[in-house]
Amino acid sequence: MTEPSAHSIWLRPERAGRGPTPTFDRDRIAAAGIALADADGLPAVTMRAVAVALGAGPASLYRYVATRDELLELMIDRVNGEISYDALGSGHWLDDLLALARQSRSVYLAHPWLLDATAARTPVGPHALTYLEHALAALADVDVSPRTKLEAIAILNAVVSTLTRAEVIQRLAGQTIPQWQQAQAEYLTQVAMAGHHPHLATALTGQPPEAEDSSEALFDRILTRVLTGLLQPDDIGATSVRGRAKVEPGGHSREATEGREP
Amino acid sequence: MTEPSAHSIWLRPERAGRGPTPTFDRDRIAAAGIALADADGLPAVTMRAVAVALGAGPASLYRYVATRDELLELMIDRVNGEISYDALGSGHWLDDLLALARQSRSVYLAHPWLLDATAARTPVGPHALTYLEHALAALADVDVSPRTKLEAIAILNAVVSTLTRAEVIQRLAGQTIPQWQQAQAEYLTQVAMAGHHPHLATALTGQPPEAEDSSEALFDRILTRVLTGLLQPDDIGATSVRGRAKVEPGGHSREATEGREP
DNA sequence: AGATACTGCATACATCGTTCGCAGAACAGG
DNA sequence: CCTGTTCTGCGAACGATGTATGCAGTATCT
Repeated sequence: MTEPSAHSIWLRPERAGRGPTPTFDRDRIAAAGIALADADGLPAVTMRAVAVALGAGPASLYRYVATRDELLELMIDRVNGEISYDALGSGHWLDDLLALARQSRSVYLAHPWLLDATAARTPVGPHALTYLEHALAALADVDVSPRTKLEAIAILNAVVSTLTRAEVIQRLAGQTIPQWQQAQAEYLTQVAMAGHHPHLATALTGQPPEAEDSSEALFDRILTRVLTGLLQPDDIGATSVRGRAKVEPGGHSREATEGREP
Repeated sequence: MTEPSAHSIWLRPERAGRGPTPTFDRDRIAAAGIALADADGLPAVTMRAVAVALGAGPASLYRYVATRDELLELMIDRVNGEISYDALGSGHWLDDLLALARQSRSVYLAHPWLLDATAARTPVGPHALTYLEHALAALADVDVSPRTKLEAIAILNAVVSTLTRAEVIQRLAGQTIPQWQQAQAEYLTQVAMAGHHPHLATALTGQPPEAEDSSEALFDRILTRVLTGLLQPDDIGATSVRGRAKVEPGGHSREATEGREP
């Protein structure tokens, strides 16, 4: 039999104490990759670059990591370790989840490449599981199925990354002037003004730099709405479309025709 | 002056009718790429592979596309063209947005690589703008700021892709047995049972294959909750979070957990 | 007709992830 | 202490990929 699923790096012991003492360890390698990514983005994290950053030969990393993807997983999990759980335990699940989300946002802002790294994969490293554990703990007293809780957390993470991505892009637009974005703006207005997209046009010609809330306030407001909408008791929501509409007991029709004037 | 932002393929005319008649066009190239991606996933879409699929030389594609990323944009926009807007115009914004979301889900399910392709980038092709236009049209009568509408649509898309990704993964788990997933499951239970993650353990040992709703019902239910939560009038939800920088355990139950009845 | 500006394409290059094989270091057992 | 085993670092190389370049030919414009 082969080793039971060495397909995940988290199941493989970091050291099998037989041979010579390794020069590095997973954490140092992850740190080196993170430094490169912080400085020059994800594409700068190549096997050779990380190797020379560590003062090692180009192929030495493969003693610690089976593939580049595993290196990225190491990096992801290490920055997930920057999350603090001190502000939790308020007794209010929403406050706790918001605190978690803010921590997550902080990590994204500190390491923007994390947005791209986690876009395709779902992190499952130890720190990610710790995060998940705390999120579930926050929801311990909420009366929905575990399944619903996991869904809510997954969606929460998706919304956090979406909001933070928008924030990062907007921040980039502030200092540097990426030409592709200039092009996109030009193209967008051009299409919108062509006449076939009236709603888009009005949406874009709205008040752009108006007195907006701070990013944090916006972040909290949206997440609050999403979470309160998501985590209603399990039997609500399937029958009532309008969140604040009174739920008629016995009304099992899924018609979304409530609260509308004929 | 250089050409005004030829950085986006959508700003560049497909043909500048000067030279010989091109053998292909963007749509055929996109179709070839889509066929490859449908069959063998995104990594199978290499410049050479698409070229030989078209019966062309390895470097010929660069007459139509400046980079591989642009080829992906072409593919993304072409599958976005599969969206139908027939079921819209119900007069109920929620129904219309749900119809849009279901269409989006269908496209994701038909072309799972789209999940990876759109994970990092935000599609801005013509069909994506048409989609956005219809989404904004559905929200025309909702009394929130344009900004809020755009946010809601962005989050809607993020949630749709998150849910659909889960669906695709679950579908793959059904037929084939990807070993990395076997490994993940093993690892997850192993960590959960180690004792340090009690909530995770209970969440995982829940009733997995219980009588669940159909995927479509689940999809609709979650999206309904998210959307109704998001698109409350703009003055609600902004004040609820800000009021208390200080969290006290055992304090007032939040208005989110209780119903909205006066 | 000539100039122009495009087309297809073969070739080439740089870079990347990854594999292979070997010399040497640490540990286990006697 | 010695010997075998098992690991380590790593130089070198392989295959694949995205992309640039130059050339021969063709369609359009003046």
